[in-house]
Parts: sequence; C-alpha cells; structure tokens
Amino acid sequence: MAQFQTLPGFREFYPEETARRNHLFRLWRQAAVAANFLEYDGPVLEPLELYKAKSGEEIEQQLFSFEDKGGRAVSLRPEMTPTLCRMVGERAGAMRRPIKWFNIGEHYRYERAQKGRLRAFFQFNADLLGEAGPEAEVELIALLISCIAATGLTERDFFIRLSDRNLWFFYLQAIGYTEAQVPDVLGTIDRLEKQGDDAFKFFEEKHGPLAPEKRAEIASFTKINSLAALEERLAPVTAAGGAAAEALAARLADWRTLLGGLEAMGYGAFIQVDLGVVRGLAYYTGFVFEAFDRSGEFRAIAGGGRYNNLVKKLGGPDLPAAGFAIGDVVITEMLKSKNLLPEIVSAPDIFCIIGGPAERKVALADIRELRAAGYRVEYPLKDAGFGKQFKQADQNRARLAIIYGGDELARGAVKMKLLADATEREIRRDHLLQAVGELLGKE
RNA sequence: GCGGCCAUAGCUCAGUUGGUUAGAGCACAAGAUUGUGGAUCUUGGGGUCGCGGGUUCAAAUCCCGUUGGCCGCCCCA
Repeated sequence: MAQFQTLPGFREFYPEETARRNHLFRLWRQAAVAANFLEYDGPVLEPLELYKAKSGEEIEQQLFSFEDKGGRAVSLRPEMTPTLCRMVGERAGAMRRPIKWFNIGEHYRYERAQKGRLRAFFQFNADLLGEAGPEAEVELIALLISCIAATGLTERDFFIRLSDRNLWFFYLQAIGYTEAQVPDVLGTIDRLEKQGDDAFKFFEEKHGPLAPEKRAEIASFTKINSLAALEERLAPVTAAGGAAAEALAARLADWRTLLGGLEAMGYGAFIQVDLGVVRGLAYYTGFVFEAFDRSGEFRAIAGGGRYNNLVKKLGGPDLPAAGFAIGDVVITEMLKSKNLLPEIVSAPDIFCIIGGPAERKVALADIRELRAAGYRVEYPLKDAGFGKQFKQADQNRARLAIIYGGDELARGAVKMKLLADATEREIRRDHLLQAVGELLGKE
C-alpha cells in the first residue's frame, strides 16, 4: 500500500475534497466574472527561459524544470504572470483597454513543503493591463477582497496590507539616496520585520555604514500606517520643491485616489496602510499589497502589485500592468480553522427501488429518460430486498425514491416517495417526468 | 539546502520491562429483514506495524539507514 507514495508537496483530492475545491473555485470565478474579468488559460509547461527572463538564473533551483525528449529546456509553470504577459503582449495592439483577465490553475514550485506551502498548488490570478493609474489597483484590490470575503471571511478575519515601492523610491531620493542605493534600502526594509536592526547590514555591506539617525529615519517610515500620517510625514519634503518632491506630491494624489476608491466601494475596513511591505523579488514597480489573516497565524493569503516593466521585458510592448494571486492552500487552512469549510452534499435527486429482474428492465428505461431530463439518478446495481434498497436511498441522501414494484407496474404505474417526510403516492408511468418535476421542483 | 519531532487497518488511536496468531472505536460489507428508511444486534473483509538493514532464541517495541509527514530556518515570484 505504501509502496507508491505521493511525491512530496503533492496532494490527492478525494471526491469530498474535490467538491470543496471546486466550490472555492466557483466563488472566485463568480467574483471575477461579476467584476467583468475574462477567464483565460495557458500551458502548464513552458520554456525554462521564460521564467529565467523574468526572475533571473537563480530561479531555476526553485522550478520543476527538466529537458524534454526534444532537448528543450522546459519547466512546469511556477506562476501565471509570465504566460499572461506573453499572451497579452502578442495581441496587445488589438485589445480594448483595460484588459481584465483571470485564471485558476495549478502551479508547481520545487521548494521544501511546509505549512501553507506545497509543491503543487492552485492559484487564482487576476491582472489588469493597459491602465497606469491607481484606478487599476482599486479594481484589483476590490476583486481580491471580494474573492476572500466570498468564502465567509470578514474584515475581522483578514486585511490587506498596502504599500508602495514608488513612494519609497521618490521618498528615498528626496532625502538623498542615489538610484543605485534605493533597491538595497528596499531589500533592507523587506528584512526589517524579521531581522530587526540586523537588516541594515544588507545595505551597509554594499554602501557603507548608516548613521543611527539615518537608520531611524527609514525604520520610522516603515511604521507609517495611515494616509494622514503619510501626508504629515511628507509635508516638509514636498514643500522643499525639486523633481523628487513633485513626484512625491503626485504620488500622494494617487494614494488618495486608491484609498478613496476602496472606501467608496465599502472596503475601507479591510485596508491597512503599511509601508513596511515592499515584497520580495524586485519587479514590482508601484503599489504592492498582501492579504493576511488578522491573527498572524498563517502565511500570506494573497499577494500582488504593479509590474509596469514586465510585459516589455518579456518581449511585448510597453504596457502598464498590475495583478495579484490567491493560493488555495493558506485560505483552505484558514477556513478549516474557522470552521468555514462548507459541508458539500453530493446526493442524487432520485433513487430507484427495483423489485426484481423484470421490473429492472422498466426501471432502466425510465432512468435513461430521467437522466436525459437532467435529474441525478441512482439505483442498486444488484437485486436486493426493499428494506435494503430504502436504506441505500437514505445513505445516498436522495430526495425522492421511485419504486418499481410488480403490482404497480401491472397497473402501468410506479410509486413515488419523498424520503424527507415519507409521503408516498402512485403515479402513472406516462406522467413520470411531469410528476417528478412537480415533486422536486423544476430544474 | 539546514535543524527538531513523528510514522500501527480507509480514519482516530491503544499495544505493558522485547515474548504465541497485532487490537478498539468509527467507516465499509453481509445477515437478522423475500414490498418500505440514517437505529439496534450478530457476523465478516481489511495490516509487509512506512521501507531496508542490524542486534536478539524472539522486534510494532532496541540500533542504523532511508522515504514520507508535521514544525522551524533559508527562500517565498
């Protein structure tokens, strides 16, 4: 039995789990369609180069990559974004803006499996391309929140941490950091939460020591947690004038648009300004956001941001873009811990109870009709006593039993019994579909 | 890639200082019940004790290795 185990980090989905997964996907799909995002799909296997081009050579050790029989270097997809960028890039010239697309698919990463992180997982991806303004982020973050809220989680359970790599960029330049230093300051900030003061070594190893007041200046900026605090902090900087100050002032206007839009949609309670978030790999170019549970018990539920350079980098036109992904693993763990996993009943509408071999022939003919009419119909494959068959009908949680007994059939009739209240009536077989429709309600 | 804990039936778990043929509950199946129900009772199927090696007269139990799981570090697109 244990001779063949599943590969590490891969899951099997038994029917109950598959039903739950499909339910989650259905909620996500409904939310995306309601926001008029279009569903697309792409290959599971891609040229290895596609991912190296996006993320660099080092990414290969985290990929399910191999050489195919034609000698091509290939990889299972670790994410959807490069495929999306290629697809949109190919036809961007012919596409109406904004481009709003989503996908639900399985992704593969060769990493050590842990709580909330597996080697094969499903992701909901949504992206909005062709709009550079913060109105795009309003759409995306609104969709993100509605996708998570559709599962039953509320603003008491999760929130969105919102930050902005552009703001950091303009701010750091305004207070004197060079363009070359900025990425390493951002790298430091990303480490600050976990490593504390040690995080500054990341910057200092390349650019020399930072005075304590410089450290404090950065650290305190990561603590900004509201638009008001941000405006207050930046007031003296923007007042000083210059290119960086002007860029900062324009960026503050974007912030007002974004937060105002989300507020107007009623999502204000979900948003937490948190400039300590800059997100790992550095292709994000503007707003970045992550969804977390409020208890802090789980990994990030979802993450995303703006990536204006990526479509061009992957060979397409210069197209502004932003997007996010929600994984299935963390949110499922969270729903489980909060008892929000739905009990999905998978039951037939009708269970046929069959008297014997002669009655079976009649029943089989009707079963075909009922199934063709869209009913979900089950029956015992082997002859058995009536008591046993009713038991099976119960265990199947069927709503209606149709009884094929010799006496009734001799009269050209069958009996129907609603299992819930045990009411029984005899129906002429030539009125079968009509009677079933009345008893079960029209499909 | 590194470290800690764990692995007995489909599931949850017992299994004494190493000692005959490894158990329970749930689940599954058959019967009680040959035309009427999720109950009850009886019975049954199901195990390479993760896998491989070692110690021993004797290993689920002790030792080594290995695979897998969980947890943490690195990473997290």
